[in-house]
Amino acid sequence: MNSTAESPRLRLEPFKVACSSCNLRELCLPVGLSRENLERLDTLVANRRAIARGESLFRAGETFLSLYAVRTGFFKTRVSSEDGRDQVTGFQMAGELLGLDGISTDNHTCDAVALEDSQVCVIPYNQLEGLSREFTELQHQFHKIMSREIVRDHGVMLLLGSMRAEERLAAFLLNLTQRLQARGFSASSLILRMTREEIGSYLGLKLETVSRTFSKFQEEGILDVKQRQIRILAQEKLEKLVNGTNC
Amino acid sequence: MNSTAESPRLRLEPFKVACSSCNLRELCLPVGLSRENLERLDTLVANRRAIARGESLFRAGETFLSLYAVRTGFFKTRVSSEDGRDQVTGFQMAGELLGLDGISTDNHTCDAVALEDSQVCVIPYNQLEGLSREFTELQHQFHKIMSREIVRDHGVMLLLGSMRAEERLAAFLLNLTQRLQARGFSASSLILRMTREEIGSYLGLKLETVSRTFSKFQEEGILDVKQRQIRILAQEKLEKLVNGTNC
DNA sequence: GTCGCACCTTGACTTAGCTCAAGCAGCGCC
DNA sequence: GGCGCTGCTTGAGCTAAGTCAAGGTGCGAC
Repeated sequence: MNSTAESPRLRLEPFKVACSSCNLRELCLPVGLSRENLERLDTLVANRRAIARGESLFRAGETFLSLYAVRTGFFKTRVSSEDGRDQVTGFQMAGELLGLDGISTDNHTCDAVALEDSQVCVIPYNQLEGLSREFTELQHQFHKIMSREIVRDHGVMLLLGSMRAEERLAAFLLNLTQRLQARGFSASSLILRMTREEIGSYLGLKLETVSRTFSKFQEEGILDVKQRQIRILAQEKLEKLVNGTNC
Repeated sequence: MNSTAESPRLRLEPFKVACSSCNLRELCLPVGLSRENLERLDTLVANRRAIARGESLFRAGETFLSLYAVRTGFFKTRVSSEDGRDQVTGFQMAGELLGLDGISTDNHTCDAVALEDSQVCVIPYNQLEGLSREFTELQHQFHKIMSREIVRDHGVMLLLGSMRAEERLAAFLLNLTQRLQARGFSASSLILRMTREEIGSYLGLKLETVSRTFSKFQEEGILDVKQRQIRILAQEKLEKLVNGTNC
């Protein structure tokens, strides 16, 4: 959990990292890169940064210089409207990229906040552009990652635009477990890193509705909910909720 | 309106186009390109395709090969869930790119449907990758366009997740007029290209709610609504609706 | 240990937007 | 010129989710 407590060095000076020896390389930017090109990527992605729980990695309005790959930990991204309403736009875990929104205007347009003590790899954007002009696989993988974010966003729009509360929460849980499973975690048991309010913001619901829906799932034997510890008892029922024409 | 009726040739064989002489070049992919590089882009973007109103340019599941730039006309993009619910994810007008979602899996993930008779420029994706490895400005502009789409999607999430019906419709109208204005059209008068149902799908509302909200705006003297012809009488009130903490 | 705080749950009531239904408007077509 | 169709408007009643409020739970700090 609290990795900075175990290695306080992290806070003081960033240390060297290498994509080529990273166990996330099959999920992250380096997908599809040859051994040789991986080593060239190492020269670019040379620093890590530690972000304590509750701190932000970047904020809307700041100058955009780098992308960040989550190494360990968990983030949320959040956009705000002029009048202070805000909307959680995503939750990012190990191997996922942060900061793509900044390319459009050379300024970040959202806040990225660590939900637990976390580390990110710093990817200087202009260097990434340079290197991806040199080898196709990196360029292609980078484009895929951006495109995947667009596809994900469209999925969230579908959820926000047309699903009921139960369907939204079911979709959210299935999405989380699927991503956790891809990282070697259990498909049926998870610890939520975010509050009910943050889940609600992401799903377009109030925290009370999120809480009630968790309780309902528990009553129906779909979940075992103990605060943020969730066990999925009937995955098929969640899937049916998301797919089925149950109106 | 009906350009294919005026030039039936369009349907039969695509004809040559040139970015370098296109009046949309300051809004579209070529932004920032030098004269010389513009001419190289011409060799890539060599075909147009005409799409009749109601027809689709591509559909979810089809193999992704090209991006498309809207030359004339108007499109909607739409994602569908397994159970047939669908969600309009955007409306695209001249100079805007279609198909970015396809890069992630080499398959299109949404449908793009023409809302009026339209023409698009075909941009073969692998050639675009090739050319953008050769010149920085093209690469950079392409990345900006993808990033802008992500930022736009986040804005729609904010709208869907936290705004009331009136605020959603106000934001929608302001966004449309802003984009039309950038293309030389009036900022206060527009003809909607989509039905109430399509607007509703985009905004996460039912068509009746969209209709009622139009009527309400008319009663309040904010709009003059005659079917799809809209005149904005009090832009500042729309802006206030979108920004103001009016809860 | 217990105090304080942030987070979560649950109940009672309200409401924005949905559903269902009826009728109207515009327009292409024979 | 009337027919049929698609899209739009409006009304009446319903309901999912929001609001407000009260209490419970777990955990870190002193």
